[in-house]
Amino acid sequence: MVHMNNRSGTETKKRILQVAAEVFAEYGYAEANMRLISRSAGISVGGLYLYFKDKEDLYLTLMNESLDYINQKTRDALKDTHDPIEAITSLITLSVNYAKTNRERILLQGRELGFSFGLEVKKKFFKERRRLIEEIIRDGVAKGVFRSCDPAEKAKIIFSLLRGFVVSIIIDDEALFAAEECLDLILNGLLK
Amino acid sequence: MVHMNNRSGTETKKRILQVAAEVFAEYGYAEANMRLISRSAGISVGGLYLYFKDKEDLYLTLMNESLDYINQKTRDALKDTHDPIEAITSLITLSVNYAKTNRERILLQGRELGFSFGLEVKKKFFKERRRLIEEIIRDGVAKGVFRSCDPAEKAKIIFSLLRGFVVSIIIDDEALFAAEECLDLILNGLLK
DNA sequence: TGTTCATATGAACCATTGTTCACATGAACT
DNA sequence: AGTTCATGTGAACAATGGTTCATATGAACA
Repeated sequence: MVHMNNRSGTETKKRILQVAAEVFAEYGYAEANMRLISRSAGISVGGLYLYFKDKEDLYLTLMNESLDYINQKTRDALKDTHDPIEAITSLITLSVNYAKTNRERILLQGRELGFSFGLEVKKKFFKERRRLIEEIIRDGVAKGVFRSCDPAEKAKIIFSLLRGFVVSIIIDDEALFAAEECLDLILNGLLK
Repeated sequence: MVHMNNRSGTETKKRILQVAAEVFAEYGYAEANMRLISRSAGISVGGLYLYFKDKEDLYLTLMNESLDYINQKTRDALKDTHDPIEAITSLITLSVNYAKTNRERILLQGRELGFSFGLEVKKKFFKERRRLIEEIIRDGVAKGVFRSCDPAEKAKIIFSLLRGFVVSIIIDDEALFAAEECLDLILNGLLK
């Protein structure tokens, strides 16, 4: 069942990416092996290397794809939002919902934490998300909606909260919380 | 048997554990190999297997040791604290400081997230920590210090916050926050 | 029809690694 | 002295896995 033209090539590449995402998500990078990926994609091992330089290349392609996707979604969600409360609500809700409904993508980038390669790309992504939160808080303070505070520091905390949520998706469902409860805590605090 | 080299034996075991903690922390479980551990401990590969059944046994011994240690520290810190604000302050401060000053131990248990073995032990540990936070909040609500809320849900959120902090220790120093700022957010929220 | 080349194959290569085992050592005890 | 046994050695085994390469196929085109 082999077609030998360009069309077939890109189709195959897509199939490989799709299957690889599943395998990496289930086994993690180290445990995933090229034979399994090739078999699942209905291609030979050697065939993989026609489309990707090596295992690392395959993984990084997937990860960049994921990060781009969520960046785009976030931009869309916050596009016309100028109210700080609404903005922070959108961001938290979007993040929580994305993580819940895209477990595979989350596993892909979060399964192994201490990766050497790919870490820089991820870090840049994280930094951008912190900056986004910081802007919202800074705006809220400027508009007199939020208390006066250090936006950068508070942004790190809210970012950590979402980071923790993502980890819970990976290893510990029981610790997952609802977006509304989270917003209530962030906005109002525990005190009476 | 009270035979001679008993002394030497326990010393060696201690040395192996110490070195293994470093190696696992640096390379993660999958990437760490028994030859490196043995070499660093100044013992032969075969020697390792006199003290530990296998690689997994060695790793689990270390992890249990770590979890026991932090459990003990937490109990000590909260022993005579009956004021909810003081309690939550102690817990957050302790968690943040422990993570900062025991990076190696954090790496040990957090480097690879999706482990099959060891996951149950960790989950039990996490559950206990959530329960601890929940109790503090419940107490705070009962005493009229905290607003009326769902303590279990709010506990998950604070737990996630600390979980995120731990991840930042592992991969992303820039996202680390100060305990006081964190407490300020948890207690007072962002709103004016 | 014959040539070309993108696409595809999978056995083989090579390095790595957890684990075992036959064997060594030396202190304690008889 | 000799025996015992905890402690220690490292070559060898077996399994795994990333990568390469000689080889094949067939669609497109001359």
